[in-house]
Amino acid sequence: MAKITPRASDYSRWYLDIINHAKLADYAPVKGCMVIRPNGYALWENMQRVLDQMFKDTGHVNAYFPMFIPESFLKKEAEHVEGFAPETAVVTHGGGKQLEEPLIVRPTSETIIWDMYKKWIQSYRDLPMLINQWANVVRWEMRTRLFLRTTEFLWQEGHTAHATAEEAEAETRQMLDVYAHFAEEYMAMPVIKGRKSEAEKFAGADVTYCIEAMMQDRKALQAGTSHNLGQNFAKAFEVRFQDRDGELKHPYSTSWGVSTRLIGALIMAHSDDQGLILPPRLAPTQVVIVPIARDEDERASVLAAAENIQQQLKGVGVRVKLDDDPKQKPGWKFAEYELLGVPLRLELGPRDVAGEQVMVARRDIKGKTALPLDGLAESISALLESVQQGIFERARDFRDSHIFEASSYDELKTIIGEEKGWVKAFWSGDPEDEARVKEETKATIRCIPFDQPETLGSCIVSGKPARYQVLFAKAY
RNA sequence: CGGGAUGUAGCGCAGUUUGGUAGCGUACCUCGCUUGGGACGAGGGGGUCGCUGGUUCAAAUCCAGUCAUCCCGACCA
Repeated sequence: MAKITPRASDYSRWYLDIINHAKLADYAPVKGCMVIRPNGYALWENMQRVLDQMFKDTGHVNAYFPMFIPESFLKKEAEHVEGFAPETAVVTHGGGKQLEEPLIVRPTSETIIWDMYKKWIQSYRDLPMLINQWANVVRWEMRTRLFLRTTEFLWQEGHTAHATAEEAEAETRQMLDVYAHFAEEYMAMPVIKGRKSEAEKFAGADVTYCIEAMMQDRKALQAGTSHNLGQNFAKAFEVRFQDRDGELKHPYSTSWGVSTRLIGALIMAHSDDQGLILPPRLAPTQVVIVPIARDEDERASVLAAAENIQQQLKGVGVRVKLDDDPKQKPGWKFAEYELLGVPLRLELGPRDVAGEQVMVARRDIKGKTALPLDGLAESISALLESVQQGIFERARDFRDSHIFEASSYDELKTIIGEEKGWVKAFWSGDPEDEARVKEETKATIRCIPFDQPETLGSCIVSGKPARYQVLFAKAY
């Protein structure tokens, strides 16, 4: 079995080796595109299932809009077209004939959805409109990386319309909270909630909120975004509703999304040189049972005990796999399931059966311990929670110990230059100061955290009075 | 899209300088023996050497073009 490139020696190769060895994805014949393999797709399905329920619990419904968008639609919102035009794929022919109007393959669906909202929204009684769609989108990127940035990717995009600015703002913040909750409680990935600077926000939005996570190479990854679009799209698509007071008004809108990029985030947040490490709440297989036997008699009794355990665990809702493949030896299976990131491995041999116990190995920490078969379902459930907590805390401690408060621009340059981590510092709010940091250090303002100190100092770049404390970092 | 590197069996690589008809490890198949951290022995199958064209009696090897991937930049979720 080929070895995974150590994370410390080449982070990029480590990341790609994990994807390759864990069979999460493969390169497609088309530049920048990937095939999400069953192991990767199972992860996505689990993410989808959890998020979809969260969306429904907050009142949203699913729909599906076409992937082809008339070129003219994109042009209706000035900033939006400016942001997306360079990275769109355009269909010019269909059925062997040139099309009268080229079709854009959606990079995002604001325009086609708002064209429909125009038909569906007439009265305040039609609001709020709370629609989500699960879809693929295409953005013609120059440089791609599996999961993190591919030409085509899968995501969900929520598009809502509201009667008031306050409602739209509340929705935008609510969905950011949903994403943060999902990232932390399910992906076990700590995130910082904040607002994007004008330079970093979504093209067409008034305000963009985001959650930012730190990867193990200390770079930042935007894991989810939620936009308050104001009345921009309503105006561009001439959508109006008659309010209670009889006045015609433009509704306020939001959009929010997370993508298969989250799979990349999950890999980079937790995994090690042995392979993937998956949080139990999202792991397609939470527990694997590896039976050990030397002859047929032993095998019969061990398998019977293993099946018993499997049934017990299934009974309490644990996703458990019994690997009774006689062609592979236990040692091989140990290594294999570590590579696949299965949170808990149970080793069951004749000695264990005799002693009414099972050996359990956690994926997140070294070592094995014996657990009595009596009450196993409860102890395994507790252990899964413990792994979930353990990897979250490890990621949080890692992040917290790699965020540095810098008080001088030189200090910022050193921290960023030596790739020590993120820099927390004061910023004037002036785009010129922000641009200078990006120009000179390659670091960008990842977000203006919601969490702001009581008092602000002076801008780390210009020395002007600061408006915010922000996070600077190199980003994916 | 610029600079650098790499494309040879599923995976990891050698062979390219100096052209002579392709090899190693691993994985795979068969049999035996094995099973508590990626066992061992014997036998076996698998590659139009990224692709296209050119030079040559002869090309993995030389030349041109092209595609893809990785790293570093510019652009982005």
